[in-house]
Amino acid sequence: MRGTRARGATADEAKQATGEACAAPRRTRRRRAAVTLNEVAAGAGVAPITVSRALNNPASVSPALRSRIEQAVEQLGYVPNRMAGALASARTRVIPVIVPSLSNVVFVEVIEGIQEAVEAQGYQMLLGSTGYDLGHEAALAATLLGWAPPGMMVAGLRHETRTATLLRNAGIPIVEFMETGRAPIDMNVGLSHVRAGAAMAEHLLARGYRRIGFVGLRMKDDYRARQRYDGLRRQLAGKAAVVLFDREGGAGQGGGQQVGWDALPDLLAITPALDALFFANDEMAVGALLRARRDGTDVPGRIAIAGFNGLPIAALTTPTLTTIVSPRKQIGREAAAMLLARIAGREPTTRRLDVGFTLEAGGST
Amino acid sequence: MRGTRARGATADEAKQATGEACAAPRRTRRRRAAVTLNEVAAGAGVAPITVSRALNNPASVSPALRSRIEQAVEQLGYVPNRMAGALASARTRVIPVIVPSLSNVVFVEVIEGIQEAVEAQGYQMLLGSTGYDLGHEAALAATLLGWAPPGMMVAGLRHETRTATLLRNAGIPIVEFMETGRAPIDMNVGLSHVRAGAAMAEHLLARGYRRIGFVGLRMKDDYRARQRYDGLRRQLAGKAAVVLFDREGGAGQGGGQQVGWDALPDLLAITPALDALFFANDEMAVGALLRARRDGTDVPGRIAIAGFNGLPIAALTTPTLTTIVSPRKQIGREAAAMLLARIAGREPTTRRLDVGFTLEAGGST
DNA sequence: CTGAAAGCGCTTACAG
DNA sequence: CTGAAAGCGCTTACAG
Repeated sequence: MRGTRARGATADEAKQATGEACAAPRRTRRRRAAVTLNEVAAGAGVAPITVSRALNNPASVSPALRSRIEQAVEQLGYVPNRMAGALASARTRVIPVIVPSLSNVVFVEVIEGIQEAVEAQGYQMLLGSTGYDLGHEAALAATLLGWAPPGMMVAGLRHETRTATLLRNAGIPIVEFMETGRAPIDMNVGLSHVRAGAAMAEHLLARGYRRIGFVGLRMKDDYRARQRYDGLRRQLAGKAAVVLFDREGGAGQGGGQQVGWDALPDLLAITPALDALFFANDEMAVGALLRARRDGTDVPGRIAIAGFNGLPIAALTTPTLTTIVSPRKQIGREAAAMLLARIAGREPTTRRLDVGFTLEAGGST
Repeated sequence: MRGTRARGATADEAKQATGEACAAPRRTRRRRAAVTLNEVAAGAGVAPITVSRALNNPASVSPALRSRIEQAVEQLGYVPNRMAGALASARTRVIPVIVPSLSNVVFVEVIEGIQEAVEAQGYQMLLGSTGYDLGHEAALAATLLGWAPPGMMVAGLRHETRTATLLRNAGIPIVEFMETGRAPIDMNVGLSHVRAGAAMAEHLLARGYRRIGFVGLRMKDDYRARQRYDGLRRQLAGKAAVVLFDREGGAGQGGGQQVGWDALPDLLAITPALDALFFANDEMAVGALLRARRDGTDVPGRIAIAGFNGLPIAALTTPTLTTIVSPRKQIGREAAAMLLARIAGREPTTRRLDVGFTLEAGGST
């Protein structure tokens, strides 16, 4: 019933929009912002559904109508209303991605991998950043689900219970990316940060270091750094002394460098017996390396320095920085591939992928 | 008419969803994905519109009903469908932001500034990256406008004609951020890259350099770097020799460092008379500085090195790097503030803001 | 290949 | 403070 009435009204409107004289008062509730599909249909002299088909599945419309419709679209400057389409079809081409921070290059690289893969399939990425706050993460997940996405990606395997419940009950494929370890909500791509820490322990032991410090930045928030520390500590148990330093400060892009710069002389003064420092990330390690360079501190003679992530700059310092390379862009691409497969109704090769890591031994250890 | 029918149907559905026995066959077209506002209304024993009010403007509903509704929302796990809300109200809380790249920390910092400001007002940022391709930018702008956003932000003042037309005709506030210079579509926040280049010219002249090279990376795409070069060249005219080097490669995060690292020995070998190099950004300059350190090249004795952006690492190298600091986070915040003011129907203090820059003279020149 | 009808899940505008 | 009606701009499901 409403269909009939509504169509009558919109047909009139379409005539107005396409320029036909019409003195009937407008019945719309508010200002008309944009050209609609009905107006295009009127312009092309076809039914709205035909315009819809011509746009979404051109092959299903005869060439003659198709070209008339394309012309009307062009002439009227029609831009489809995504909200209406999404509401009617119960489908969106938007994939939300939740990360803890954009200040950390690591997440940005994963995001780039995701974006490339997702855009190639005609999807759009909706980015949310939690600021390492799991409460904020929960709120963000709820809001983003309101966009009825076909799938969702979230960094990490640790969430508040309500977040996990919400995502599990959303009935869409979910990928948790960054680390492996515990059971995922649905799918998982990442690497074992515990094993990465253990690998660094083995490396430092092999090079003869026995009094080792781990330097973290706001470890309370960064549980992946805690996992690396755990791996280091367990692997060194009984073979070398380990001490944890948890530093503050250094917000924003490149902030970690300043923290490493400040930390080096502090730690050497307080615990002069240290012979090696494993920094939670390369930024901090590079900051320490630059500080050693300025102060004339011998690396690795006085103190060995290692980092984590495998940023390009690790290969450019003197000495080069020992680090663990994580395949970040690959994580993004694989995570997106898994999700897109499931969205398309296919089963991905695997639902849990460990992308591994590589220890690059440099001159700094 | 339709309203009556539809409401009859949905009332039945609501009863089913809330658990009342009902054998009538479902009339819906497809699977029911989520709890709807109608179901919450039925659960709380009120009209749907009252639920809508309780959610969007709690003060307009009596405390008694409000708490009954809140309880129903909680119990049913209701998540509002943003698409339906947006379609009905012709308003979205999503603000699209278009940048050329996420690999460049500079854009990421601007984005962070935007996100903070925008989230504080209850808006969500929808991020699009063009890969420095203005054709892609046009497509992205069109798609994003389909979400009927209340405003939009785009990096840069240069776009294809169709992009500018599309944005101008969208009837929403637009902020172009990053550089100042030409007339904006609507509002503009940034700094003059031409003047920044000229400022560096003055600095290098004052320090006695007379044979100066500008090193860019894919200058064809990076017109802001070209503006800095133009400013440098014009300011040096008649006072010093200038030469432009346009390098390739170095994609992705930190890629610029490798380019600077590779460039330094090349340039010194080919044009040994050079006495100063102004790199298009700090990443490249740091790469060159690290190369000089490894090769034992004296900076600034043999060659002076300067960068642009004012990244934190510029203060940590030995010697410290001369650079131009751009207030990136401020650009993001100011741009967002302007846009939000206009969205709220207020007039911002100004529609065109030059945030300026600061030249930090370091030991590298 | 084309179309008339119905509906997606909300909010606006009008009443009371 | 609360509600019945109508509509936002599309797509699905059913016909022909």
